[in-house]
Amino acid sequence: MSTERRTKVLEVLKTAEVGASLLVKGWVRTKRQNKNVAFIALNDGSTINNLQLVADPNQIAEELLKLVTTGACIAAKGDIVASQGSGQSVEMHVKELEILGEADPEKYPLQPKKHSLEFLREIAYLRPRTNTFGAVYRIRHAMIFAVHKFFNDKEFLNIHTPIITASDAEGAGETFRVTSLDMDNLPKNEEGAIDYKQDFFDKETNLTVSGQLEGELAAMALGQIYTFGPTFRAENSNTTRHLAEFWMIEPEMAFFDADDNADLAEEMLQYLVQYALDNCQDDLKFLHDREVEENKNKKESERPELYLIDRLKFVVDNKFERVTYTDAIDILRNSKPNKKKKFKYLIDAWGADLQSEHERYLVEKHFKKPVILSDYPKDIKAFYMRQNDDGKTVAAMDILFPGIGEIIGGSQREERLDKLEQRMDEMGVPKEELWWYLDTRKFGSAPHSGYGLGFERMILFVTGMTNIRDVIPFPRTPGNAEF
RNA sequence: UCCUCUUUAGCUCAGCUGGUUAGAGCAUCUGACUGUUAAUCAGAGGGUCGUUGGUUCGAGUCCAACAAGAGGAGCCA
Repeated sequence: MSTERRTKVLEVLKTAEVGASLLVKGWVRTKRQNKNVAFIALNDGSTINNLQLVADPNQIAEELLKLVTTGACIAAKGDIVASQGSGQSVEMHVKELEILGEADPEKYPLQPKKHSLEFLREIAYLRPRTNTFGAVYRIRHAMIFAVHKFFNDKEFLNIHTPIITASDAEGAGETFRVTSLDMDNLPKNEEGAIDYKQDFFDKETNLTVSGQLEGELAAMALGQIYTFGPTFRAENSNTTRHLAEFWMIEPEMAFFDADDNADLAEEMLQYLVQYALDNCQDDLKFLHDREVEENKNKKESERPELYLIDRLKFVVDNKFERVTYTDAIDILRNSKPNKKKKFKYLIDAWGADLQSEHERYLVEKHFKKPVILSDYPKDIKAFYMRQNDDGKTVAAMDILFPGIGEIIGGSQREERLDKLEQRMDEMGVPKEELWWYLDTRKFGSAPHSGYGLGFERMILFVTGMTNIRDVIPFPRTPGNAEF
């Protein structure tokens, strides 16, 4: 039986005709049994919905049914019939049953009951078998696909930028070292320092913290490109929105100015959310209902104003608020929490970096919608951002989402060689190491822009999950690289 | 890295000001039940109270260190 063609549960529930004889395979969620009938809820990951198998204990051997326990993998052959029960429209009357993999109910960690997300994190190798994580991973896949579709439809080229890089000058945080040297017996040079000339690449290398600089090179030839790859930051960050290994989408467009850049970013975010609404209805409904349930016992003031699906609809239906850093400072300075000294960091002067409490105020209290903040002071932003004519600000852009904070960071890039070199000197960025980057400003330089979208932060928003470790299958955080 | 909180059964938790046999719900197992929906009902098993050290006649309970986890901050996507 196990070699015959199986029908996926999704297909059975969507299209199977009553009367069809089919083979299904999957994992047992629950079994309810009495003398006359056994009900098995079967899930195979193709959908969040289970197929109900109905087995007659007089027809199926008792020792077989005994092994049908939560977590076991089984194959079942039978007829599709209209269900007598009310929880489902069709079910399968089992004629043949095969146990593919047993699961000792005394030891199997996943029980047919609610588990905390913290506990499931400890058994991340089994959590895809839960409704919540199944839904999250199916949505995650849909978003990966939608990212490629969005850019492909716009004739962007996907570029694979290197994962191992030699430049440490991107200024995007601490890096993980890549080496093939024997760590217990490091070669030394005449000065007594480690001799990287003997390392695999003849120099110090590390895992990429961003594909942007290489992406710019590609955009300076191909026009419109995007990267979608893993990114590594060795920061000791312990928060609900940081990972040491995460995925980032970085489009880079020749001839785009800062406004074009913001337009594209907004269009992309709305496209992705709309794609989820159109294609992940069952999973979103489950996560939506889960959120409603979770908030049932909370005080009204602590409940979200909108639940998941309504939040998603709100984002596609409303233009993002666009505001400059300078205007944002004015809003914050005159805000209630600032006047009443409720902010931990009070806003008094132009030039201060915005803390997350300020970003949250702007997004969640003042505008109550996604906000595109632009034109930050040059001193708090990266060297490659284009200097504005005022001499104080750069054409930077951050997109802030409710509940998440910064989801996108981007800018128009400095395409003028003299201005770029001047900023590198001022900020202590080694020009020698980035000679190739500077060369693009010598040979056919062009105005261009780009941004980076933190993929997992996007998934946080689309799924309504609140901890970034729950939207990537195997999270990498300080002190944690299990599985 | 800093601040706060948490750690008691497989899971989620209760255990008041230290006092002798450590509790509940769910899960598991056994039994009952002619179609269930995280089924229901009855019963049973299950714990060196995170680790180490200290205070005390006596520590799950108080103190210290360490560890793990969570939330917030910083760094950012």
